Amino acid sequence: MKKALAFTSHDHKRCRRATLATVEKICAERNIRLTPVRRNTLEILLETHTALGAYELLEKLSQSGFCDKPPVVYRALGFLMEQGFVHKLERHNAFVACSEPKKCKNPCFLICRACSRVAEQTMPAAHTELVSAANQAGFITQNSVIELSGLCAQCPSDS
Amino acid sequence: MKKALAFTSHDHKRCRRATLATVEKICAERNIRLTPVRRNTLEILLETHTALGAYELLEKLSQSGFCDKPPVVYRALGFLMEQGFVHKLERHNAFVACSEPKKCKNPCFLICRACSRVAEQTMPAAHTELVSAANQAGFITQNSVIELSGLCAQCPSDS
DNA sequence: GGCAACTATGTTATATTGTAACATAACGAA
DNA sequence: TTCGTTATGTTACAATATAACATAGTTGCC
Repeated sequence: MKKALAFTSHDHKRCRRATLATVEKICAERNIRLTPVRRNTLEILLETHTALGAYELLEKLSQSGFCDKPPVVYRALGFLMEQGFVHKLERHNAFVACSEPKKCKNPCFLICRACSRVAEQTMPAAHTELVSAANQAGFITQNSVIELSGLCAQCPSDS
Repeated sequence: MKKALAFTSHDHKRCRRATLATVEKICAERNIRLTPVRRNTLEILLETHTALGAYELLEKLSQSGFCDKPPVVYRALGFLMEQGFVHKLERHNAFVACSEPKKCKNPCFLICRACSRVAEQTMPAAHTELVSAANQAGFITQNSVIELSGLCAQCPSDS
């Protein structure tokens, strides 16, 4: 498993642009509309590899001239989540841009308590292990929430 | 992995009593107090292998004569969670009694969409796999939220 | 272009979930 | 028994999320 992108220094402007381009391509393919609010919401989330609360997002959106009412942001988030462009961290009631739209499958989230950065990792082996263990207990898994909290490599272990 | 208790028919009265007895024993050992609200909260959650929202719980508590105010239930839940007697399902903002207080470690939750029952399983192999995969990505896991949604063995797969 | 159907956004209001802060009461050790 | 600690009652409010309906924009069809 290579180091998580979110936790390593990288050309983030490029990273953002690339993700946005992928999303645009997918929207074209699916014949769905990345309208201004939706696009702006995604762009805000793409600014950093951290998660934002809906109301933080809403404030930033209103600074960009959009209507400052909860349904605005929740609708945009609804769309983006439905399409898999954004994920919700259930533990934190916060939203994070998908770092690999298109490839993203059964994502696990690694959430650094010190720097708040969130890495999205697909861990196929672990996921399979989990699902098959559940299956042996007589359970058919349809959906998984996997959120690990801890410390990323860049944060000192006493923080 | 044997079938999850919550999903199989069993002597539930006995199951409840046993869990409560274990909790009482642990409280004695730890020298902490299972006061009436706390005990009642736990008993309500032990009635079924399902999760309840804080306000549902609060209503039941008030039916038992406790003060009908949010802090009452949140404080009881806070205590019970701190001690590991109750867990929160983050995905559902709901609370479920721990089915194996004492043995409980890194629990995963299997949540049936059809019947709402919740099984708590420790899946050591899967958990280790997950933590070590995260570790290879440069991440030190301190805490995990693992919640699988799907169908239990007793519920028809078209439900 | 004009119209109908559909999709998206604006807006008001309210539901749901969770805490802060301080007053009162119960408990437990000296 | 009295003092410090722990727990509960109570008021008020913060944070998160949705319902419902009005308005506007977009698309396809004629």
